[in-house]
Amino acid sequence: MRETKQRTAILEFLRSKRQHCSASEVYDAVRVKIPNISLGTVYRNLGNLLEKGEIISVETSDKCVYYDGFTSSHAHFVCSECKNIFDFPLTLDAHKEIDDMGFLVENERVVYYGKCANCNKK
Amino acid sequence: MRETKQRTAILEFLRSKRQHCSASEVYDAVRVKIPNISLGTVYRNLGNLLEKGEIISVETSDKCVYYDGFTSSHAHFVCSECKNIFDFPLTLDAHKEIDDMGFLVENERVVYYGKCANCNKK
DNA sequence: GTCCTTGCAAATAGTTTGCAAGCCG
DNA sequence: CGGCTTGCAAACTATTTGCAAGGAC
Repeated sequence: MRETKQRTAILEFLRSKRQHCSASEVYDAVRVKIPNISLGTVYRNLGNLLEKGEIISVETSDKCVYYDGFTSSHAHFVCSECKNIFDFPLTLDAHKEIDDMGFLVENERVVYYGKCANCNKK
Repeated sequence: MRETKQRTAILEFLRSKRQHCSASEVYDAVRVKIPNISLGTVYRNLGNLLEKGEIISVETSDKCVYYDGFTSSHAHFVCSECKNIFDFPLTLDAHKEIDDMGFLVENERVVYYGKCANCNKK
C-alpha cells in the first residue's frame, strides 16, 4: 500500500477525531485539506484501510457505514435518541465457547442499541 | 398492523426457514405462493415486522441486510469462507456494566467474523 | 366505508467502478 | 519508468417512496 497524501489525511482524521464518521463526513473533513479529493478515493481508501485493519467499521440502523480509527477491540453503544455512538470495553472471554467448538474468531462486532444515560434520564 | 396474506407469508417463511435471508431471498421464496407480490411490499413488511420485533436483522460484510425469524437473543457467527451464518447463545450478563452506568440497552447485536469449525480445519 | 396495505414503477442514496492522467518508490 | 492511486463521472444495487387501486375490519 503506497503512502499518498489522500490516504494519510483520511487515516489521520479518523485517528484524531475520537468519534465515528460516515464516508461522507470523512469526505467533508478531508476536503478542507485536499479540496479536490473525490468521494471515490475516500471510499477506496476506507476499504483499503479496513482490509489492512487500520480502521474498523460499525453498522448502525442508518443505512450508511461508520468508520472508526480507534481499532482496539471495543463494543459500541448507539443511542436511538441522540444518535451518538459510545465506546465500551469488550469482555475478554465472550467467545470462549465458540473457540472451544473449533471456530476461529478473527473479528467481533458488538453493538448495543438503546438510550444513553443522558437521554434515558429525560 | 393488519393481517394480510403477504405479511403472513413473509413471517411464516422466515420462521420456517431456520436460516438468515436477504430481502430478495424472501421475495423469491414468497413469490412461489404469491406470484405477483412486489419487492416493495416485501421491504415494507420486513420493516414493519422488524419494528414490532417479530423478526430481527443481521448486517454482514455484504452490502445487504439479512433477516431472521428466530428472535430470541443470540449471537451470530459469519464464516468468511463458506458464508454461512451460525447462531450462538448470548452470555446473559454481557451488558451489566453498561446498565450500571444508566444506559438502557434495548437491543444488542453480537456478530463474530471468522472461519467456522469446518472451514478452519482445511 | 375507512384507511391500512398492495403492486407498480420511478426515485434515492450509498457505494463501486472504468478510464485516462498523476504520482510514489 | 512501472504500476498503484487519483479524480471524474457514470454505473450499480439495495432500499424507499408516491400513487391509485385493493382488501381487512
